[in-house]
Amino acid sequence: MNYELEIIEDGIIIKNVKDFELTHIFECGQCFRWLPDEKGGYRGIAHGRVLVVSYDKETCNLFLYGADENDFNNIWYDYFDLGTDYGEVKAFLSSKDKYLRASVEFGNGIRLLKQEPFETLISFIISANNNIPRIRKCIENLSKTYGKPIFYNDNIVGYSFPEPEILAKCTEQEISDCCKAGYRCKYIIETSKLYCSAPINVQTLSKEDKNKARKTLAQYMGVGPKVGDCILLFTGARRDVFPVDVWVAKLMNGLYLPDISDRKKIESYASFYFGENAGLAQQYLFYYAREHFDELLNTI
DNA sequence: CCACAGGTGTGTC
DNA sequence: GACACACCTGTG
Repeated sequence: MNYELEIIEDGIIIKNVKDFELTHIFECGQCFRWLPDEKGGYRGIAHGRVLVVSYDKETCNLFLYGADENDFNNIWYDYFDLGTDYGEVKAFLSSKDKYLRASVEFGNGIRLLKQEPFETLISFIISANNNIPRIRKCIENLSKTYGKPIFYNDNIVGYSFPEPEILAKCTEQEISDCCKAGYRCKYIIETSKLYCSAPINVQTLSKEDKNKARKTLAQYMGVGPKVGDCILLFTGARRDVFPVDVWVAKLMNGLYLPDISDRKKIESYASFYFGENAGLAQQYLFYYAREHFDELLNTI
């Protein structure tokens, strides 16, 4: 897709961006380093940069503060998945059933971010059996201690996510002291070590057999079926996966599979039923369920 | 004090 | 393979 750009003093405007809503994108659970700022936008860190994003619903203008045209072309276009026609995907999913229709309507501005592999890997290892505020804290702590400072006008405005080589050299105690990720600290180090010799190749994961891709990711300590599918989905490697956590299992029980609690069976049913867009279906359903579980179950 | 949070590793059968 | 069971840590 081609977008008209306008360069402004402190950033760039992308014109006519459809199917885009900040809260839907940043609160649907796919990312941990984006927070609302004072002016109604969102501020986040990715690719070693601090970016402030705002969006005008009336004009469909997307504002990226702290980005230039090069960054847009090389980074943010892909990061915000601006090449995908969400109108098309949403029409397909809405036609499936009333639950998807309601969920797509509720989270109509969701976009799947294509996030950096190593950060996504470590972040979702931390997410296991954990709660969101603490996950965010762990990631921030890790970045503050082992990431690089990001400067704006000689002031430090944030810290990049650490490089695998740095984390691989840390002791468990060092990670534990700053990150407070508990027993997951060991996983962080082991996974970082392996990542240095065997990094994630998104291209490869996207092309090979789904189960082979899962097997590759499961080699990293702390990565099981759910975290593995999150990595496939949130790095943009593939969208035909359906990460099943407690919430998704609950909602699938309530809506589609009343008698099945086995997560593997839920996943295989969903990826069959939703096909190549199973991952997006999961996001719409998950977001609706997280915000209004009972309403989703009572959808007429 | 105890349950719980976006599961996973490990040890059994 | 299918199953319990423990597990850091902050919060209610």
